[in-house]
Formats: sequence, C-alpha cells, structure tokens
Amino acid sequence: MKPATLKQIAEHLNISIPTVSKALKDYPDVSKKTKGLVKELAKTLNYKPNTFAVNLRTKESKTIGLIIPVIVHHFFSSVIKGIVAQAEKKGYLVIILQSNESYELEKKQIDLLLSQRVDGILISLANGTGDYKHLEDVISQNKPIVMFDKIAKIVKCTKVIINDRQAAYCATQHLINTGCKRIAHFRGALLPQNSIDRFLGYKKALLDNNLPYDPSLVYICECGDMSFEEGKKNARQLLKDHTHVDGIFINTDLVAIGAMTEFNNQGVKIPEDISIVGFSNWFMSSVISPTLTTINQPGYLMGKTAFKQLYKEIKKTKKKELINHKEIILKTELVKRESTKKEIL
Amino acid sequence: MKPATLKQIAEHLNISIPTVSKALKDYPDVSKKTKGLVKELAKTLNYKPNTFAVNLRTKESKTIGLIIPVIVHHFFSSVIKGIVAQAEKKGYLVIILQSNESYELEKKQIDLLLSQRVDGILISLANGTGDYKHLEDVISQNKPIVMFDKIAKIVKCTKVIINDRQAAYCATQHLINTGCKRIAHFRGALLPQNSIDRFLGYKKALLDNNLPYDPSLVYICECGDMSFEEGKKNARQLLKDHTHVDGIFINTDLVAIGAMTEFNNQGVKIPEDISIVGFSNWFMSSVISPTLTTINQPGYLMGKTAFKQLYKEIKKTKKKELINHKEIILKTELVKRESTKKEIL
DNA sequence: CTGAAAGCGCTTACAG
DNA sequence: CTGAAAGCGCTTACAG
Repeated sequence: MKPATLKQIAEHLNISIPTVSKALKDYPDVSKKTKGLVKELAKTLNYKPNTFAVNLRTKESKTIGLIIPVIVHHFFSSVIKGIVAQAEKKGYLVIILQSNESYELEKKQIDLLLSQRVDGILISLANGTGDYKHLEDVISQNKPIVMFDKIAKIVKCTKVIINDRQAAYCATQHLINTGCKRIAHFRGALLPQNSIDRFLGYKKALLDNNLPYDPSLVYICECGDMSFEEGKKNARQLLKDHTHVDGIFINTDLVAIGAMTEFNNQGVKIPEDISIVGFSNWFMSSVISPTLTTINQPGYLMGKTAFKQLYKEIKKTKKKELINHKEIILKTELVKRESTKKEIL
Repeated sequence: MKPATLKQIAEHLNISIPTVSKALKDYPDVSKKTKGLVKELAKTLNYKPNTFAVNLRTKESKTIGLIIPVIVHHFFSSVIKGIVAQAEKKGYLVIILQSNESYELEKKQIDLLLSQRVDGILISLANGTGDYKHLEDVISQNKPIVMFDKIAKIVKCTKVIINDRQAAYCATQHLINTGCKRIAHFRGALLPQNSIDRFLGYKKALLDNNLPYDPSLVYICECGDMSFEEGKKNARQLLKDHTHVDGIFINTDLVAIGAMTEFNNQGVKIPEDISIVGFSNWFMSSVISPTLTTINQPGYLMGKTAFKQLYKEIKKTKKKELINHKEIILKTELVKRESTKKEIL
C-alpha cells in the first residue's frame, strides 16, 4: 500500500486539491466539516505528504549534513548522538559523512551536501584541511554552517569549542603540582587548531612555572585510526631518547592508553616513574589500569549545542535576517585519577 | 552565489530547457556543439541539479535510513562506519536515527523515514521491540529493509547476522576447556534474538559437557547505556548469591568490563578465581587489565554487507524484480586473552 | 468557505 | 538534432 496523494483524497471526496491541502494543515478558512472528512480519509488512506514535492515548493529539506573525521571514536560518537537527538526534537534529519581526516574527501562531501540541498552543515575539520575554500563556498551560498571541535579560526561562521589552551594548561599544571619536573608532550597533527592550542597551553604552563621548554620532548601523532599504536610507538621512542622524563601530557586519551600499555610492558611504573594526563575522558580511561587522569570534554553537549546554533541560523536565514556568528566555549574539567600522583604544591 | 537552474542556462544560450537537460546528461541525440556550450556554462554558473525536483520526478532519493539502538557503542559505531562508507561509494546518503532501545521511538522513526521517502531502511532492533507491525508496514509498501545484528526471525526480509548460538557455545566451551566447572551467564535483555541465542548456546555447551544447567546462575542485563554499571551490579550480586562459581560467559564486553572492575575491587582474582569471556571484542577489551577473552564480531563488515544487500534490493525493486530474502551469517572467532586460563582439555 | 491558476525545477515521450 | 507538452505532488496568492 503506497502512501496516497492529495489528488486521490480530492477525487474521493469530490473537492479540489488545494482544499485538501489546506484542510490537512488546519487553515482557518476551511470548514470544520471538510476538515473532518479530509483528515479521516487521509488517515485511512495512509496519506503522507510527498517530501520531494514539499521540499521543491518550500525550498527546504529539514535535513542537515554532518561531516566528521572519525565515527568509531568515543568523543565523536558522543557528539553525533547529541546532534542526532537534538535534531530529531526539532524535526530535522541528519545525514552523516565521515571525512576520514582527508581534506579531499571533506571537499567532496561538502559538495555532495550542497547538491543535496541540506538546510545547513555541521562540521569538524579533517586533520588534512589547511585550505578553506570549500567552506567559504558554503557561506557564500548563504547556507548556515557551524564548526565544532576542530575548527578554522579564519572561517567566518559560528564555532562550538572548548578552551583547548586553557585545558592543556590545566593538565600540565596538574603534572607540575604533583612534582613533575621534566614533562613531555605527545601532540596531535600539525594543522588542527585544537592540537596547536593544546601544545601552546602545555608550553605556557611550563614557562609560567619556570620550567624549560624542550622541543625534543614534543612528539607528534596524527590521532587518527592508529592512535593507540602511535601512543605505543611514541612511548617507545621517548624511552630511547630521554631519561628523567617524569610526566607526559598527551593530546588524546587513546594515544595515552597506547603509551600506558607500552610503559606497562616495559616495566615503567605509572605514576611512580612517569605520570600521565590524557585528554577527552574517553569511557575506557576510567576502567583501564591505572585509571587515566584526563580532561573531560563534553561531547554530547557539544553536539547538542552545535545543532541548536545551526537551527537558529537556519531559521534566521529563512527570514532573511542577519546572522551574527558566535564562538561558544564549553567548559572542561580535570578528572584526577591514578595515572598522576597527589598534588604537593 | 546560488546554484543555477536549467532555465537560466537555457535562456543564456537561447535554447530550450529539455535540450539543456539532455546535453548535461550526455544524451546521444544532442549535438556535440550544444553539449560543449551547455557544459561550459553549467560549470561557470555552478549548476547543480535540484535534488528536490529530481527526486520528485524519478521517485527516488538516493538516501537510505538507518535506525540503530545506540550510537556511542564500539560495535554499533563500527557498523555505522561500514554502512556510511559503502553507501558513499554507491552515491547513497545515510540518515541516522538512534532508537535508544525504545520500541516507541523506533516506530516513530520508521514512520519518519517512510514519510521522508528514503529508498531503503537498515535497522538493528531495539531491546523493547516485540511487535513488528511497523516493519511489516515498510515491507508492504514495497520498500526494501535489511535487518542486522538484532533481528526478528519472523519478519520476512534480508538479515545480516552472526551465529550467536554457535559463538556463545564456543565461548562457553572455552571456559569448560580451561577447567571451569560452574559457569554463570550474564545474559542480555529478554526479547532480542541475539541475547536469546547466546543464552541457548551457553546452555547447550553446558549440557553437551554433562555440566548441570542452573537457572540461578543466569543474570539479566539490558545492555543499554548502563551496561558497565549493570556488569558491576551483577558481579556483586553473584558474589553474594553463590560460591564456587569459577567462570562467567557475559553477553557483551562492556558488561564484562564492569564485572571485572567489581571483581578487581573485591579482590577476586581473574582468571585464577573466576574466568571471564565477553562478547563483541570492543577495542578496550584488549587494553584493560587483565585483557578480556572475547568473541570477535565484525562490525564494519556487518555494516558494509548490510548496505550491499540493501543496495541490491533497491535496484531490484526499481526494476520490479522479485526479491528473495537472504540470511547472511558472518564469521566470528574466539579471541583468547588473559581473563581465561590455558585450555587443559 | 472553495477552487482555478501558477509554479517549484526537473525528466521523458513524442512530434517535427 | 531541437523543442513543445505533460506531469511528478505539492503550496500559495488570488478570485469568487
């Protein structure tokens, strides 16, 4: 049984299509009686408005696009959940695309969403993205776009982020407060703003505490699919390169967990020999051994907030109102666990 | 700069709309010269076919719907990744909805996808789903639907699953082979076919090995958002209720990890005092301590396969061909780790 | 209160 | 090789 059309209802009832349309939408200028008849028949015929036709007329699809670097990822999947839940509340559907940290793919996907004519786009940038023309294109088409987590400062749109620099500062300060003197950093890839900011926060905390900043103590990882392995590899390298390192601030929990695994294997004691602070508060950080001290990053809330912002901008755009872009900064906090010692300062 | 329309191109070039349409689609009955002119102008005007209009005409949206119980979930997010990746290859977009293990929500979402007129639906059932009318509705509308992981046997459609009974049997047999004599089971919710099958596999393994089946050793958990907590709670209860239990087969890794955490806290040694086998092979199972013996369940492959099946059925439906439903069973394997002892049998 | 008219942007069968 | 015509299913401004 295929869903019926307005025409079918109109013919059954011997009235016109516009009247059926208006009756179903409770226009005030249709008689109660007609409305009753129409609605009843619509129900028994299983009438559902043809979205294709509705979209064509109204020029909106009640659908948004989401481009995310990785799906199998505790933080990002929390964001997805927040977005999808909030969107559903407002009657919006979400099309999800994974950029796989690739700029090329991301570009194609933006194009795809644009030709799909979604009402708006939510995006967290790929590590590989250093050029923003594809995002400017979206903006120049007057299509709302909101960036979250991995953003580009230079692009003029609303952003939902955390204060990465401050959070990293706080993580590093904690290591210092527990007595660490020689602190390494496993940073993220070179381009993303958040890995830059976390690095800067780390560096500033060192300098503010009169600890020397030593570039050779900074290791890079891409934080993609190989995060865990990268953590292991970096930890192995660190043990080869340096002695006396007594603390590490690591860009992402999964990398931190890789590093911890390597240290465990090599008999390096955490936190006695090396203290570790991660970032993001992945669920597994609370169940590994030792449990991982980390920065809690509110993924679900970030998704929810990003959608809410986008929703507002979609409404405004529809009314031809001007949009003033916001930068919304969500709170983070340090979660102290077993991978760091008690603070003594 | 909004995307142009066929009409605009036609006016610029002083030709008719159908000719522009055909030129862009490389119809053989349009002159090379016209094609060249049209394509060039289309590019400079940033022409993109209006999907709303195309969908209305062709009656397909190149979009599918996906309903999944939980998003923040290692197994399910792997499935999502597989679906999205495969869909993109075939030029399909995926709308994702989370049922939150609720039958009511699932029903609404099916309805939503149907009125959205997606070309097909992919679904893993909510724990609460015991009635299948909403799924029958999809089938009666001649809209392809493929179920995966959490399926209903009775619904006539293609299914992509694993052999849960066999896998559970294998997990339990492993416990027996390592010398366990009194094996408990933390099962999933009552309705889902896979938790029933895993329970049956557990039971059969006991009986085949002449071990008594004791219903009081079977604990239930919903395996939803509270999985970890449920694992802890069940473990606590088990220690109160029974002594001499030396092995547990647990329905899901996350529950198993909760149980292990409780045992660790209470000084119960794994695997010396109690051996544990989980299910699904979540990433974290390989990094916790002790590492968890479990059944590997191929999430990414399951997503990929489910989409491929759906795609075939969409094509067939379009050609009005008959669909013969398949049941595709993916391979699983036991991953032996530290939470169980060496096999002695 | 009801309906005729126009149109959203496209595709396709058909005529010339 | 090109274009006039019809139509997908809806909405909205307007006339009566």
